[in-house]
Amino acid sequence: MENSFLRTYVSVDCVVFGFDKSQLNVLLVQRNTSSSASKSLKLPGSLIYQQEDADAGAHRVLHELTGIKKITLRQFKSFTSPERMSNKDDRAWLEIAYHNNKIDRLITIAYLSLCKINRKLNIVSKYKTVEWRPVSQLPEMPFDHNQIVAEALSEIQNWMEKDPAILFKLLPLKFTATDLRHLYEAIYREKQDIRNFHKKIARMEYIIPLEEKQEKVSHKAARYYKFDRIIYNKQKLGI
Amino acid sequence: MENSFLRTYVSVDCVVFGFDKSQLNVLLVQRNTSSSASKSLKLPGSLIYQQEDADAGAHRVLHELTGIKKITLRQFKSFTSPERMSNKDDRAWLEIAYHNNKIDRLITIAYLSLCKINRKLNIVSKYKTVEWRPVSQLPEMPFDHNQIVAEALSEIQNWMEKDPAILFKLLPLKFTATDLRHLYEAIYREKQDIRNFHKKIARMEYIIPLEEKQEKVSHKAARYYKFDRIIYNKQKLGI
DNA sequence: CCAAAAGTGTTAATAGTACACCCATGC
DNA sequence: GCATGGGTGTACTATTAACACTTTTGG
Repeated sequence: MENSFLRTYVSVDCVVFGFDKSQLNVLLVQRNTSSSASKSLKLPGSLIYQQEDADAGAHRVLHELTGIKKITLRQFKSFTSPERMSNKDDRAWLEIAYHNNKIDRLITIAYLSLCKINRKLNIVSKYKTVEWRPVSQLPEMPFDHNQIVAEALSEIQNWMEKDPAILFKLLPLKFTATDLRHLYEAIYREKQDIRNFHKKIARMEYIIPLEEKQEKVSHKAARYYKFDRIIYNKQKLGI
Repeated sequence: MENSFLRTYVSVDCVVFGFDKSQLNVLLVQRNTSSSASKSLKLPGSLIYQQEDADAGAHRVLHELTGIKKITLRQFKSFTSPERMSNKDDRAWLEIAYHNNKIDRLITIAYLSLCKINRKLNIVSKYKTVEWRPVSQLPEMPFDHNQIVAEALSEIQNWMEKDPAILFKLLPLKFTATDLRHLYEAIYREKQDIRNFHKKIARMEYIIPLEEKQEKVSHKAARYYKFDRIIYNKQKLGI
């Protein structure tokens, strides 16, 4: 083997989005560092096992965190720069975390996933905490995790165009038109006209208006809607 | 290091499309096998070097093949299944090609690229030949290269929606409306209405009709068009 | 004159965009 | 009764889709 060829470790890192009122949030974990220090929050991830592929690794990481077995996820990019582990603290943490003498190089395959934000999460033993952070107020994270989140934010738009149903992974079973609109606005980062948005919802036959309305709000009560996957799948096949 | 974590090699493989009359073609290389044997054609690729990232590796591979230094490319997916090197011949070839005793696992990062099909190509020393094959008549290839091409074919549609200018990387400097339409049809795998397509071209201000026409054709001579990148870039920024 | 491919226009349906006022509720 | 957010309609524009005949050229 020529020395100039790369021999390395491969990890998966997961950008899990949640949605709360009007903002996208990312699920971060606190790594166990001896140093009380900075950059203790990071994306959940793991080296991948010998016998699994990257998809399986990402499923494993997310299953541990959320308890969901068949969570929706999407591989979106590999991050391979030799510079991504240039930080000394990051390298030191890696060696401890993985009981390894030395890792020459680490590339990661980044995944995007979605989770209802008030879902109860497991605190996986290897992390101190698991917490949601709004995308507008992310801490400085180790490796290139900030860049990974930034690219995930643009990737989620592509995903939505391919499969609008993913929106409803971020909303409760019953949601108002305003909830849905705020989610659109968060993903596309631009205001939507309220009236036009109602028309758009009306055109989507898989968004079913319910009789149920908000209660105990100090203004006109908003109607609830639900997502109907059966109608959605029929339409998708129909095209 | 726990044994269950993956330690592996990382390669890049490039799906280079070319366009000829009415079909997409893929650039394949012939690997040097001692066995005269089957599956000698494969995607051009390489393990990546220690000091380069995957993008740089893909650029290197494509520069060697095409001579183009700043070739347009797009990372589109990683292929990581442990099964992808399950074939014994493939493993044997790897060990020879890379003077390596044993490769436990090999993942690859797949790239998409585009090249005018009549461009003169280098025969890189490590390959016997370099040749274009229509996507409809691909040979059985080693590893998961057939699957990689299949996914590249669907990815090129996404790319085009993001950046229609890539079409013109596949056409000569001067092309007819019919050339362009056939390219669309090859990428989207569906016929385009001729009249509607002319209207579409007319709306795109960066496709400039020329005075020049076909010569010596035994039917009405078609007008040539050219792509104007300056207008294209202006429009793209303008939105 | 004929074969072969180029080129051209209209209509209808749909989707997008811009825009301002009244409605229901709790306090 | 007032503050708060919910909900509605119209007119204009752009885009898409369906569809058939005439033109030019070489042989």
